[in-house]
Amino acid sequence: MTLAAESLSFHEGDFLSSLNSEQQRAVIMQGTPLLVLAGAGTGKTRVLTTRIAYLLNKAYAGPQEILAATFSNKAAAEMRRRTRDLAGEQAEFVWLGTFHSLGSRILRRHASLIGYSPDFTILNADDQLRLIKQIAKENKGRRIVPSTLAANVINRWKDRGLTPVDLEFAPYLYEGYQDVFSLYKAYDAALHRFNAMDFGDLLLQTVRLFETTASVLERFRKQFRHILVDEYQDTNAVQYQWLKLLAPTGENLCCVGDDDQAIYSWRGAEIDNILHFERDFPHAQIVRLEQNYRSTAPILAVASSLIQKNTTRLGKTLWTGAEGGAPVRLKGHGRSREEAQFIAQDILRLRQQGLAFADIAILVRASAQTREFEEAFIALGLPYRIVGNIRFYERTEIRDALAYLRIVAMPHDSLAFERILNVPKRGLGKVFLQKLHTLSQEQHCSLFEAAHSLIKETTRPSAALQQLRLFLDFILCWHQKIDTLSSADILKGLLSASGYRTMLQEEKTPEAAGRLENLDEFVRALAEFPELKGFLDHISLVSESAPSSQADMISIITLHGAKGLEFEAVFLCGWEEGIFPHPRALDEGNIDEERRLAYVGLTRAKRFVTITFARQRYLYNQWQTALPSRFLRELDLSQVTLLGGLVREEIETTALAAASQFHNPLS
DNA sequence: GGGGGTAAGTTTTTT
DNA sequence: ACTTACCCCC
Repeated sequence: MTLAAESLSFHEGDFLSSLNSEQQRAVIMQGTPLLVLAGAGTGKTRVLTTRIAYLLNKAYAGPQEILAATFSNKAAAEMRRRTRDLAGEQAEFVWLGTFHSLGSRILRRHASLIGYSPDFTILNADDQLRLIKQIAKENKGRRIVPSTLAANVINRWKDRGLTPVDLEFAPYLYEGYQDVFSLYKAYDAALHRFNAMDFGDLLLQTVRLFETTASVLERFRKQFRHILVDEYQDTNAVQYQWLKLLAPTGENLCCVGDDDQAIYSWRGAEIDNILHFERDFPHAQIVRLEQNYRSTAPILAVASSLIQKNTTRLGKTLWTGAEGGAPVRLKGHGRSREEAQFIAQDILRLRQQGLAFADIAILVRASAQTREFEEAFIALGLPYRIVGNIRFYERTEIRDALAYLRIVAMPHDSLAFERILNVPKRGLGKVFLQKLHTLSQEQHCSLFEAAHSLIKETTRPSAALQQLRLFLDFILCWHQKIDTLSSADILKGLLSASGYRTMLQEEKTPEAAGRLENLDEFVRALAEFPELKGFLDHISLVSESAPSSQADMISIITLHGAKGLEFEAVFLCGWEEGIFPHPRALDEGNIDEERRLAYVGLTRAKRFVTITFARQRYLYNQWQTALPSRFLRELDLSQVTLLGGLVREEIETTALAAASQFHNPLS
């Protein structure tokens, strides 16, 4: 045995021996489609990263032959970091990223094969909505559909892999949405005209590429000897097609997920992907990770009792080797303000037990619920943060600044052009813009080119044209500087020279001051990316939250936002009919998904769970009488302490009343 | 082109 | 109640 082999096997034993036997199976098993059902807190990321390291160390695959897809950039970064810890530098070369970033990487290479040029721009949700609105305006005459609704419907079609051509041949698929369908066609044409792809396209067009170009597909099939997928329960139909094309038999496919944590059906995720894995990939093996390393036994018992009420699930039961643990607590309140005050006081108590604020989270169903907690916390001087509030890169001023950067880096980026043409005011308003649009459509060119030809054609320049000429000169002037100046300097210069900064300074409102601060923050952030194009590429696929301080603060967060996180103590509030389960979800027949949401919430806690509800809640414009959530009735109450005079009957009877009220046409 | 008034909606959110 | 978006009029 050589020295290298010896050290290799030592290393391998090292990182395998710290796994439990099921985790080891999930790491080692090969040659068969593999589904790892990883319950909450069972070491899912650990299995994924160890599996990659194992494949590399055993030389089953080179780094470039491994494809690992995640959902969020955060998850991808975490996985990259931990893989590097296990496997060293070679981890850098693994094709690891979000589905979207992997898609864009593939498309940048082969875009010309499907009628795009490789420097296509990527539209975020904001750009997309603007474009759709604008097209809706041009196509008016038909019944007006709210653009947000239209964008939503179009995105769902894209999630399902349906191009306008597909829909054309299957009219039943757009039944009731004729207007949106015609808008979709126009939108799709516009995307091609602008050489732009929206987020959905990054997946959809990759699938199109694979389907239309056998040689490319063949190449990638050969290259990716191992494919790993994180959060498989959240994949949509296109992502499934994508995987099925790359791994038709699934022999080299390892999907990790938890059907009990599927909470994103409303944005196109198909829980059936995970439920039908065995049917989709014959001879599949399923490994269940059920040993939980996060929560106490009572918390797991309560979570299990609830999720068992779901009928369509693959089924698994979390257990823990750890003994003891406080019971889950349940507390009812009169008015919702009391609920917030109780939680605030209870946090003070937890502090005395040695918990930090950062160990504590309030989990809400909808962000509207956060306000009363803010008030209660401010009153007591408790530090808190609202997680995932407004994202930094979605703020108006940041989007504007980005548009300036984009138009200077890529003058033909028409959406950036349009966004800032009249910001600050240059007397080039909507009428003028309409003219440019018409021209760009006629000549199949960008707005920038349209603006150029408009200037050339006109002999007697109006005031508007004068302004336009200045604007174009401005763009070209800065365009020439992008290779010589740092991106931070470019942004600084752009904001001053364009008059954007002056515009905000003259506003003299507290808001405008905040925006100026945000812009300064943005300039500082940009210093990390000396080269402008590199930054723009990075930013198009990332939506970072506002730079959050590391300070010790209580987290107030939605149940959706909490997925993947863990806290010592968790408060689950607003467990009332009308709040949770949410009525809209009930309308859509999604009670099971609401229940999974409750399950996600419960399993975030390591040691303490407190569930609360209020009998009176101020909602919209008035005090509303609320009944305890039907989910309370589904909990294993033997593991629950009822606080403050709350009796079992109240939960049982009112929850029953709630359920019957909902189905009773007389009430 | 811009400002003001009205109407409508108000779950969850990543890429 | 409150925000936000859109439309119309100045």
